[in-house]
Amino acid sequence: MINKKDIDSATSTTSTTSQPHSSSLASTNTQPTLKRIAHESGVSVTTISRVLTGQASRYRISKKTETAVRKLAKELDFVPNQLARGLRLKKTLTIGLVIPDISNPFFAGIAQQATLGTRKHGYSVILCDSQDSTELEIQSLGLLQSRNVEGVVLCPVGQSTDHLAEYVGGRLPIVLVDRFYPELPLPYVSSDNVSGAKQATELLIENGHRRIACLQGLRHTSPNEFRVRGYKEALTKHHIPVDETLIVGDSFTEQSGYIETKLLLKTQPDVKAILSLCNLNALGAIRALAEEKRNVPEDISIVSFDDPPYSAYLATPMTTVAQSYSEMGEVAVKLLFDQIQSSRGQTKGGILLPTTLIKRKSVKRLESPSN
Amino acid sequence: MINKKDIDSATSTTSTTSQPHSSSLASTNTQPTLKRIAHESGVSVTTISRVLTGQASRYRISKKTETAVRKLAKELDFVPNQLARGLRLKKTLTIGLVIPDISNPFFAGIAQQATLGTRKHGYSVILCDSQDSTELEIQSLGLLQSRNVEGVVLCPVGQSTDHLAEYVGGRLPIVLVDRFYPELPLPYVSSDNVSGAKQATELLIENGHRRIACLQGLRHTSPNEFRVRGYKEALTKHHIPVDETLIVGDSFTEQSGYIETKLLLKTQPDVKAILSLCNLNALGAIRALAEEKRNVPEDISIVSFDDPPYSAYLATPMTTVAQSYSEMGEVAVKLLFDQIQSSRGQTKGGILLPTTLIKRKSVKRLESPSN
DNA sequence: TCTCTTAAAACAATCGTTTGCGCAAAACGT
DNA sequence: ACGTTTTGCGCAAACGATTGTTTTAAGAGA
Repeated sequence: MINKKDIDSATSTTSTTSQPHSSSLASTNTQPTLKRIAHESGVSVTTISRVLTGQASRYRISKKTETAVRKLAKELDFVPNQLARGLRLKKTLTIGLVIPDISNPFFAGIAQQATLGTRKHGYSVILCDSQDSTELEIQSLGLLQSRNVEGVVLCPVGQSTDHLAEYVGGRLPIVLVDRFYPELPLPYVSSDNVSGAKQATELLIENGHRRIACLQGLRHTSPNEFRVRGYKEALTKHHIPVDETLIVGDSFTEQSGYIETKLLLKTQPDVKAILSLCNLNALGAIRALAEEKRNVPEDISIVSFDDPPYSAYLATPMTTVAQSYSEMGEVAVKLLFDQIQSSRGQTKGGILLPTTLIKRKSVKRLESPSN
Repeated sequence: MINKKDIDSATSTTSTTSQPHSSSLASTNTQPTLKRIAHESGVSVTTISRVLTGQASRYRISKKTETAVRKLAKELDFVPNQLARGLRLKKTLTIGLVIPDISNPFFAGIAQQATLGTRKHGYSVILCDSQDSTELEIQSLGLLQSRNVEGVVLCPVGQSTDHLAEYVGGRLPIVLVDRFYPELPLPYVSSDNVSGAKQATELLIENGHRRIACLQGLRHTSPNEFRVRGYKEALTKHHIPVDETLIVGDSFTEQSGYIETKLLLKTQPDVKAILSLCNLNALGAIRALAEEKRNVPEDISIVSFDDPPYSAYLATPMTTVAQSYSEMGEVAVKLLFDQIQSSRGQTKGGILLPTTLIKRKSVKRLESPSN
């Protein structure tokens, strides 16, 4: 074997002197390892590990050894290799975050809070952008598992649920954000979309509107379905018949908002109010209205979901239903760590965050109710 | 030892039948490992590894064994443990991404492209939000190293460079995005800020403006300094004296834009044009102008840096200097992988992406040049 | 002086992969 | 029938950290 004894005595004497061999150390290019510190200090890898993980007293390491090891570790800028650690401990201190589109301010906000919250727990996050593709979402989930993440925060693309069923058992802790599946018992955090939409609709009704169009987004996703439900509930509550031809659109995009609004203006000229279920739809609607020379709110009133930072600066400051995406990210992380830490089964339920109606200038009071 | 022979014959016979032992397998809760597959199939861990890494022919594994192993691996949904792999190979297929504020659409766009580009190389990204804090940035960099990332894309907070100096050698490949330090020889990708600002300023000049205020952002960061330089160059080129009292502001925030504009309107009533060096500043300026009942562009013209998606929908569609943040993210990743793959030293230079001036309606042509 | 306790630290196995080397059996040549 | 090559695959040592179990040395007691 190696003449460990030699190294041992040689280094232990020099290490007690105040002359650090930093010159020779600094030259080595790789990250220092326990083994390296062991060589330098003359004690075993085991001891180093125990000192550096705070188990010195539990294993009766002498004060002298402890301080010596600590000092050397600091000198060498030792940082434990998380790969090796994770392998041994089966704890990677990492979670996954899967987002349909990180460039969307709504999701970016969630991502930010999730990142920050995660760091507080000493964890890191691996980010995956699923590009609104279920296939990429599946791929991402697999990738995250191969990297041994301890949990994942997922904003699912939304329309297929099959690939998610396997996580119900709790094999890998997972929490859904924004979009979820009522029939799938996975924990989730979302906004109270029905209440939000209902409030927004009622605001329009209270201002004398009765012919209210609904510009919807991607169907069969929970946010869309619940918002439509809230819209209908408000109408029904105020004894206004639901007219299905006023519920149009099929995508959370600017383009969809534009096209549907154009069409609406032609086919339903008596519509004096629009409830937009997404900020991008609203942007499209604004473009269409401008083209058709309709003023907001004089000619037509709008209320939109989501409250992006520029809402107040639009041609007509927009009345919106704000979702607290920062809270959403925060709560999601909290829920996830509840699961990770108390490894007893998955939380079944979901959490619905309240929305807040922000009144600006895009709603006009109708003196004599139309229709 | 274990009676491997027994297992061997037992499993190899059943595995050739069409009856998969999936029932007993599916019940095990943990990820399958090479060892497990080895037990099930009766061949050694070594062989499995070789088959699954595509080295079958190189090591003369028989076709029969190969297909059997492949089949079993698929049945068990085997995914190699990236931790173990990374440890052994010293390749983690991971890069770090450090961003000052992921909720800022500009950075979110960069992050998206970086994520997507990275995935194309089969890599994942660990995301860190530095919250515009140098301390968090340092912490993040350390964390990423302990996780053995192979490189990092960094949007530095920007004002201190000391902690970055150690990366110059190329110990850990790194590329700077957006903000960089001319004196620090680290590769970077940024916009051609001086040219962009110059163009924008010249547009104003060509429209007859001579008293042009400059709403700047965080000083001593490269984007800000270069934009101011571009502004001055344009002025000088057209023989307009630079008036330092027209260069105001100190932060890339909405609030700064608001306050400085308010002040400006009071102290410099003859200013008829504003060059805003950041979209948030512009938003603040708009708010201030609205409060003071100044119309854009009738009373005052604005050109802003950055082209967020809503630019066209503002009260007055904004003329902007667009930076291609998607390209920025893309190029950054490309540069990083150049370094990672060809492990010969760091690229020294930087890349400046062209900006494009998008003309909308926020600039008014002055018939008789003021002043 | 010799045994027994206890303090202090080292051994060695382990986590899941990869890989240089080596070894058996089969195929081949004579 | 007996070397020799080829084929097919396994052994064991890494990678860097953690931890149950041992070992060593020193001090206490008789």
